[in-house]
Amino acid sequence: MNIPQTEHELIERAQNLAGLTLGDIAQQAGIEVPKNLTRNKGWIGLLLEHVLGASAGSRPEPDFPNLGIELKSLPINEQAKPLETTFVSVAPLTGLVGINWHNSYVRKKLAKVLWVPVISPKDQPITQRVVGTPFLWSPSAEEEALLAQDWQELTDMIVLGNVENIQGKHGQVMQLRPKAANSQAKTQAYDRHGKPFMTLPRGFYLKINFTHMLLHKYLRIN
DNA sequence: GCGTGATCATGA
DNA sequence: TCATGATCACGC
Repeated sequence: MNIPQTEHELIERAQNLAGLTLGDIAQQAGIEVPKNLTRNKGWIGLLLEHVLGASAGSRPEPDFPNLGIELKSLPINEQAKPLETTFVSVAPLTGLVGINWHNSYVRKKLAKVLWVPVISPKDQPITQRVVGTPFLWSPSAEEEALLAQDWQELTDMIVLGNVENIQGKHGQVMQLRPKAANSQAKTQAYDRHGKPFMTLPRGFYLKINFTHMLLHKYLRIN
């Protein structure tokens, strides 16, 4: 699919997916649907990227660079509750001098997001899952304050050399969790004495309560 | 290993 | 039951 030239074109394209099953969409795109996502965890996101015309690749930039828009698929149940946390970005564990919320990568990444809910009951075949109503979101002042607060708490811990003490329970709406091939993966960080050491790579994730709140706000449901 | 796309699966 | 910690695939 070609790249959408305007925000309107992208939204329109996304809205045209609403109500379609992933089977329909994949068939139109000539893409084979996996039986399950165990070995294809990012498949739905990649399918949506493809049909919406996101520029492919794993470069650290928005999915639609010309529009400054990030695409996120969001698995939900029939009551429109998110079923999973939402990965935002890898967390820098070094080079944090001079970084604050305002110039942070998380803020940039979440500045403008096209959310595409996918009704994804675990017991339902991938082909029969249905795309919900997509919506374009930018953080409100209140939402940004929540994100900023969590980002600051987590980043403070990293800077102070406490990254290994961070657990998923930290943060009200955003958390820091492993983001790696497996638990043996290593990346550099600093300990409490400022000495480098190797630790598990982490990523920022939006908690379910946050994305649930966004769904309520934009879809006026429940 | 890093960054993209995430969901799996088990312990509490 | 469900959130946390673990894991899967791919390009480079």
